[in-house]
Amino acid sequence: MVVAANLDVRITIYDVAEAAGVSTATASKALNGTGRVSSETRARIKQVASDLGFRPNALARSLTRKRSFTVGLLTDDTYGRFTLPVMAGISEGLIDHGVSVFLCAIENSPELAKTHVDAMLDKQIDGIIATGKRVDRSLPVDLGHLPIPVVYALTAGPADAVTLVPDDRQGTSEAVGHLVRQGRRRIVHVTGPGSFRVVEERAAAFVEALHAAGLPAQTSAIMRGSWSERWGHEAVEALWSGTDRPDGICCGNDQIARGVVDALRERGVDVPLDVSVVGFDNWEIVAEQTRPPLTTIDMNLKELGRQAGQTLVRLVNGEAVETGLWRLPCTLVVRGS
Amino acid sequence: MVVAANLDVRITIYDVAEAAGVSTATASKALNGTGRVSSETRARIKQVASDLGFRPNALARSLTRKRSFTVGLLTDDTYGRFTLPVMAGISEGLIDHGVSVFLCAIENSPELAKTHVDAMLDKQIDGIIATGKRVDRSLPVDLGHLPIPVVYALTAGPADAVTLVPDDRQGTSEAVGHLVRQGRRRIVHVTGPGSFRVVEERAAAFVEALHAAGLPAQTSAIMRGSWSERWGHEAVEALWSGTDRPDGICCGNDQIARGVVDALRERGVDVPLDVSVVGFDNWEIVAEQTRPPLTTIDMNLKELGRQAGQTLVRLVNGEAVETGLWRLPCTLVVRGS
DNA sequence: CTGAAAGCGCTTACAG
DNA sequence: CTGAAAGCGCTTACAG
Repeated sequence: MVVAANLDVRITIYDVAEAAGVSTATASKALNGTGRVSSETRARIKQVASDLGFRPNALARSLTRKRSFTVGLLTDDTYGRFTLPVMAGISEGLIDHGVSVFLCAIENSPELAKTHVDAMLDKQIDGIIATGKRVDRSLPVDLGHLPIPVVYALTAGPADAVTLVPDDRQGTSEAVGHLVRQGRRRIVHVTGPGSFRVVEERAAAFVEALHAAGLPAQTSAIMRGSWSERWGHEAVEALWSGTDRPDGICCGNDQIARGVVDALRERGVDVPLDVSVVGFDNWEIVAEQTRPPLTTIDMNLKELGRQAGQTLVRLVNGEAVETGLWRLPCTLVVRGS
Repeated sequence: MVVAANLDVRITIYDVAEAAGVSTATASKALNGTGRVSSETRARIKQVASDLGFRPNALARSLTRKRSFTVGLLTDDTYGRFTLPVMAGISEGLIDHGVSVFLCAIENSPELAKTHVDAMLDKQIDGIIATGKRVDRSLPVDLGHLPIPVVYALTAGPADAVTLVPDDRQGTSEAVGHLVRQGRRRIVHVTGPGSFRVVEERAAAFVEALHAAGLPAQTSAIMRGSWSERWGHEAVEALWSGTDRPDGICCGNDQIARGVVDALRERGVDVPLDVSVVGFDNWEIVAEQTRPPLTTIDMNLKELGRQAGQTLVRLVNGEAVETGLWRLPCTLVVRGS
C-alpha cells in the first residue's frame, strides 16, 4: 500500500495568488476579509486556498502585524493542585481567540523566571499571565515594567494590575450558611496558619456570617493550626475534651476537614447526624474519599483561569479594564458531611 | 519621582550594525558566532549590542532559519496529578535549549485537539510532546503523520515513535524487595482494575519478585479492585475474615494503601509492627497524611518529562533515536508503613 | 575578513 | 476593485 508522502512543500500565499490569478496583496485581503475585494474573486481565492490546503505561516504574519497571538504563563507551582485547573482554564479560554500559551515552570528561581520571560519576550509574546500557589505571595520576578500587559491569577500582583482570586469571604459565608440551614447553632472554625492571608479573610468572614445569622460569634471559636489532617484530629481532641462542644465545624480546607471527620468517627460521633462538617477547596481526592464524602466549597479555578485569559486578550487589544483585585464567586458542593 | 519611560523603541540589528559601523551581515555573524569575523570587530559588535540592549526578534530569526525553538505540549489530563510534574520537567529541560513550550489542554475532545495542533503548526513549532493520564490510552488525535517529530510520555504512542513510561516492573520489584527485607513472608498484592495495563504489569512483576525471593506466589494473592481507599478497606476486611492473613501488603497505588493502613489501624493491627504496607505513586498528599506515613514508590515523573523534552530536541536536530517504549526507573521512598 | 543583495512569508499603505 | 512595492527583522549564499 502506498501512502501519499508528505513532500514537505509548504504552500505559501504566492502559490495561492498564482493559482487564483491575482496578486498576493489581493489574496491576503481576500483571505483575511480586509480591504475591498469583489465577492467573486474573494470566493475564488478562498476556494483555491482550501483546495491547495494553504495555511498561513503565523510567524511571517506576526512579524508584520506586530502581534503574535501568543502569551506566556508563569507558574511557581509544580506539584500543587490549584494551578492545574487554572492553567487548563487559561488554555481553553484562549484557544478560542487563536492564541497559544507558553508554559513556564519557574519553581522558586528568579534566574529561571528571568530566562523564561526573556525567551518569551524575544518570541514577541503579546502578554503574560502569572499564577502561583499563594494569593499573598508574588512570583520571584518583577513583571511590572514589561512592554506588554500582565494579569495575575492566584498570586499577588501590583495594585495597578488586574489580579484574580477566589472570593474567600463569599465562599466562607456559603459554608456557614449551609451549616446554619442544617440547624447548627454552635459552630466553630478550624483553619490553617495565621500567616496565610486567606486564613484571616476566611476567619473574618466566618465571624461576620455568624453575626448575620444571629448566632454568637466568639473569636475563641476560631482555631488556627496547619493545613493538615493531623491538625483536624488535634482540633477535635481539644474541642471534645471541653464541655462546650460544637455541632457544626467550618474548616479552612479539605484536608483539615478530613482529619476532623476521621477524628469524629473514631470518637463515635456521627457525621452528619451529630455534627455537620464543611471543607474548603473541593479537592476531589480528599473530599470524595472521606467517609462520609465532604460537603465543601469549590473555588471554580478553571473559570478563574478562563477569565484571566480573556482579560489578558482584552488588555492586549487595548481595551480598558478595571484594575485591582477581582474576587470570583465560589460554589457550595453538598455531599454527605 | 520620574521613572524612565519605556519608549517601546525596539532596537534591531540595523541599529547595532550602524552603531558599530558594520553591515547587518557582519553584525549577524558576529552575534551568532557564525562565519568569519575578526575577533576585534566581533568584540566591538557584541559590546555595542549589549550597550544598546539589543535582543534579536525570534520571529524574524525563525522565519529565515526554519526553526522556531518552540514545541507543543498536548495533555488530556486537567486535574490529575501525574501530568503536572511531567509538564514541569519538560519545561525545565527545554528552557536550557532556549526552547519554549506551548501548553494545550485538550480534555477529551478531538476537535479541541485538532484546533490546538493546527494553531501550533501554523506557528511553526518544531515538535510535539503528547502526555496524558493513562499509559494504555492514546490522545483523541492522530499525531502520526505530522511534518514534525512527536514524543509520547505517559500516554500511548505508535510503535515507531519514542514513548516514555515509568518502569512498573522494576518499581513493583522494589516494593516487594522492601517487604522481603522487612522479613515479610506472606505478601499479597492489592491493586486496581484489571482493565488498566499497569495493573497487569505490576501483578506479573509482583509474582516474579516473590519467586525471585523464594516465596510462594499464588495468583490468589493478587486482589483487583478500584483505585480507591474504599477498596483498601474492603480488601483488608476480606483478608482478615479468613485465617491466612498476610504480614506484608504491596498496594497498586497510594490511595489503596491508605485505605489498607486505615482499615488495619481500625482493627487494631499495628503498621508496621504486625504488617508492612507499601504504596505506589508517592502522591504526597496521600502518602504523607497517612498514619503512619506511607512507604511507597516514586515514579520520578519530573525526570521523565525532562527526558521527553530532551529526546524531542534530539529528534528535531535530526539525531537518530531508538524508538519504542522507554521504561524509566522508579525509586523506593521509605517512610513509616 | 566584510558587505550588497536576496530571501523567509506575510501585510499594508499607496496608486491606479 | 486590484496590484506593485516596500517593509517586518533577521540570515545566508555569494562576491570581493
